[in-house]
Amino acid sequence: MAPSDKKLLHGTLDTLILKTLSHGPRHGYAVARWIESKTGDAILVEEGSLYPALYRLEKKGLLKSEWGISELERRAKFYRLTDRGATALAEETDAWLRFSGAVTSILTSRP
Amino acid sequence: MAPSDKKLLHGTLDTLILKTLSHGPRHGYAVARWIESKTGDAILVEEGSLYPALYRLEKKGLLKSEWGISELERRAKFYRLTDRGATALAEETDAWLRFSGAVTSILTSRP
DNA sequence: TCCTGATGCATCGGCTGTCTAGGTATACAC
DNA sequence: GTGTATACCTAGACAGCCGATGCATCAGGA
Repeated sequence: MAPSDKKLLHGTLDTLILKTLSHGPRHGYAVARWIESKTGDAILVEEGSLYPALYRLEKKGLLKSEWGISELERRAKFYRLTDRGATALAEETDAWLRFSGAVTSILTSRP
Repeated sequence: MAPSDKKLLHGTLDTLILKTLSHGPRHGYAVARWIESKTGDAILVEEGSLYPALYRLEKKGLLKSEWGISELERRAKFYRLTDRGATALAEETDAWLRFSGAVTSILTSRP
């Protein structure tokens, strides 16, 4: 495998987080692990990307947070989707499908 | 349509340019118009993104440029893919398909 | 006992890519 | 002459991501 086999997020992290939380509230660390496991590590979620994204989304009113206790009895901040977050998720999913479809269609086209 | 219907490139511009040039040499302006027309304007290529990208790719040795005359008899800089550019295109296309597939699979999954 | 690794939060600096906005110049139609 | 399309380029700003680092707790192994 090439040494530059980066797992870039390309601006999709916010949408992926919203989608993850649409399955129910989770704490930040669990969100990252869930995304990675669901993609078979095709996507890596660095903590330096994750926490700013969560903060960003909460600031926009798409998430709400609450301190609680994780499954492993540790202090953790749980996030849940707001109504506005659900709306944003639908819109962004739609935009992603159109965009990625367009890119894939070009990249896989034969001369 | 939402007013914030941005056509973001999400880091795919370099790959799209390489792909465009794999069909044969073109000048910059034509590359942008080709991408836009192929996607039915789902993707917009701003000139402030285009020219820095072309410069970037040439600096990396993935493109070679040469001044010439466009179909409309105007001075234009023509770009062609180098061998390294073709290799990079193959790698980046592969990376894109894996990445976008992973994202799409998450976003379209049902709880 | 000490050390490592996993869990869980957070921030900082720097880089890269994109956009906005401007500029230059030529050709052609009106 | 004036506008429109073609064709190039750059500067400035900003957002998102990454790497590094820091804090704290707990389990398990050497």
